[in-house]
Amino acid sequence: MPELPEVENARTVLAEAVGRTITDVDDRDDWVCRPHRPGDIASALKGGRLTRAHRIGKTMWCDTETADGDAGPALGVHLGMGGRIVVTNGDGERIGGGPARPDRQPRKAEWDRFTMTFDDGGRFRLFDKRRLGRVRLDPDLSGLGPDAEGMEPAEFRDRLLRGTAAVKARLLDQSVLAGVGNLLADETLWQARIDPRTRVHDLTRTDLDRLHRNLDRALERAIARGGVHTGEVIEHRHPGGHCPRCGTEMVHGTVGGRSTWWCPQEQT
DNA sequence: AACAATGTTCAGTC
DNA sequence: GGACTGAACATTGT
Repeated sequence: MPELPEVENARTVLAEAVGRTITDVDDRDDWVCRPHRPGDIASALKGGRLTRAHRIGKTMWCDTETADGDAGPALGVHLGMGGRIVVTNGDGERIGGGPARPDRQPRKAEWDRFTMTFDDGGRFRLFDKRRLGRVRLDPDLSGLGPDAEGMEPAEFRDRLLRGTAAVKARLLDQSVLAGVGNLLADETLWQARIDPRTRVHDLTRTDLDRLHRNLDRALERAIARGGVHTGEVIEHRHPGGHCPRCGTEMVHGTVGGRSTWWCPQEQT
C-alpha cells in the first residue's frame, strides 16, 4: 500500500514514538537493514531517543538524540512495496494512525522486520510481509526530487520536461518528484485524461498544468481517505474493468516498467 | 505451478 | 556521462 499518502499517514504514526528513550533494538534482519550489520543500528540508537519524524516522497526518517543530548544518526525508514509502521504503548495497544485503517490481518511475528522498544514498554515496528522495506542509519536522500505535495506548477512542468520518456515514467521517477507510485500515477493520468504512454514533449503546457492540478487533487483525496486505493479508477484496474466515466473497457499494458491501466476512449 | 504485486536498484544499451 | 529499459531483488497471494 505505500505511496505518498500512506507514507504520510505512517509518518504521523512514527511521530508517536518521538521522545521516548530507546531501550532495545532488534535489527537482526540483515536484508532489511543492509548494508548495516546486525547490531549496528542497535548500538547507534540504544539509550537515545527519536526527536522528530520527517518525510520526503515515500522516504521517512527520524532525527535522533543520544543519551548525552548530542545529535545522533538519522534513522531512515522505507516501507517498500507493502510495509507498515506500528507503534504501541506499554499495554501493547496501537496508537496513531489516520482515517480508514482496516489492517486486521493475521500477523506473524516473523513479519516484524525491525523493532525498537522504549522505556515505557511501547514499541515501534516495521511490519512487512514482503521484506522489501528498509531501515537505515543516515539514509541518502540526495536522489530524491521535491516532494510531490505542494509543488509549484512551473516547477512541476520544468522537472517533467527534463526527460523524454513517457509521462507515466516521468511521474514514477523519484528523482523528478518524490512520492508518486504506480496506482497514484494511473489515477492521476485517468483524472487528467492523458494517455500514460504520451511522451512529455508531446504534452502542451495546458496538459501539464491539468496533470499537475489532478495530481494535487488525487494526493489530497488519498491522504484524506486513507490511501491511494480509494482513487476513483483504482477498483476498475483489472481485466474486464470499465471506465467509471464513459463505460469503455479499460486497457492494460506496461508503461515505465509497471503494470498500467487506462481508458482508451478518454485518455489520449 | 506460474505469474503478478502500491518499490527500488542494478546491469545493459543507446 | 546521462537517459532509458528490463530484470532482479524477497516474499506472499491468486
